Amino acid sequence: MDEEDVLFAVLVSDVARLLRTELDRRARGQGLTRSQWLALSRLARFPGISLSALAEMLEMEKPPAGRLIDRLEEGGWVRREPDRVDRRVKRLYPTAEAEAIYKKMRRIARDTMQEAFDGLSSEDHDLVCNVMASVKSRLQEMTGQPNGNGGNGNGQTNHNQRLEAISS
Amino acid sequence: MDEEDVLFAVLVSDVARLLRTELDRRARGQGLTRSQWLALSRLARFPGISLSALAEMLEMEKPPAGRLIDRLEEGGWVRREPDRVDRRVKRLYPTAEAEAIYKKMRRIARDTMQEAFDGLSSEDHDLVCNVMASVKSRLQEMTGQPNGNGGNGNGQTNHNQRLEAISS
DNA sequence: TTGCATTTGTAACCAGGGAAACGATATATA
DNA sequence: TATATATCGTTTCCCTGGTTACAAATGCAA
Repeated sequence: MDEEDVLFAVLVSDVARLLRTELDRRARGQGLTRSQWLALSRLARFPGISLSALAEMLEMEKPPAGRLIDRLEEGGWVRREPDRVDRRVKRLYPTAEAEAIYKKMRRIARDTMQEAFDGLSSEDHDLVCNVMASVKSRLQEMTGQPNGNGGNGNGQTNHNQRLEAISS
Repeated sequence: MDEEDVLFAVLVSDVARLLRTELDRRARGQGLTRSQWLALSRLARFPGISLSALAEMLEMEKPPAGRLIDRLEEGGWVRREPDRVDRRVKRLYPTAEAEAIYKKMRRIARDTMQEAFDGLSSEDHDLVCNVMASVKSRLQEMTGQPNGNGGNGNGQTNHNQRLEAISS
């Protein structure tokens, strides 16, 4: 029954979409969306990061990352500062309000995930995460994207890198 | 380490995004995107379906579904026909070219998924699918969306319904 | 030093999703 | 019958992502 392979793709898309919708719904009162606090969490951990580096860390292209920063700047969460030595780069810094808000957002995300995982054993949880991570790295090879060992030179996988950024 | 809950959300989003990117990349020559052939597969299975019913089947809101149909109509894959008795509804029919193309798209999707799953045991595959399905239905409860038993009255779960539609 | 390649950030297009609002139509109810 | 409610499809506006193209700036090499 080879249609089951397609089923997985549908399930992943559905869960991702529902997750995004639910997180955005719960976070609406805070004035930040899910993508925005993800970006803010990196900025809090790496203040002064460049747009290109942030885009690579968020695993997205530079144009979407730039628009993300546009909206964060309009909201007063981020400011761009020109680099002194390299006049191409603009360094990104979170504002004072950013710190409190993104911590609140992370709490919202954690609560949401725990509700979504209600009744799931931690063994199953870990196994699913491992499978997802291996599927992800295989997809990254297929897509031709750097899958973790390209950007920093050490042996860390990319999702570990991102987890560290989230843990801040 | 409760950040692992957030990690799962990040992994799901990443896999969904990579999947979408890779499928769209492989299907680019066909002139159809992944979302479009998903819609076409439903149309082929349920010709004459209304936009509202299609949106519910695709688990999306009516405006995005309408835009999807707009693009399919522009491409000549779908035509809208006014209903005779209810002048509000417009029934959707796939054109002749639609049938061949969406079958080709499904083959592309199947191959892509098999590559992404390379080396994964079928037990792990099934377990992951079951976990994803349960997380999905829990998220649907949280979001307040109908999770399968709302639209048609029988006891079928929604993702089974969709799998059947895919298998066409 | 001059010239070319690379990097940085941005702009302009596209597709995929959601929320709110609205007119037209249909249906149920008083 | 007349009014209220519900449904269908659409429009408008938003955020998120990708691709392509580009100017500005840097760095390297001839």
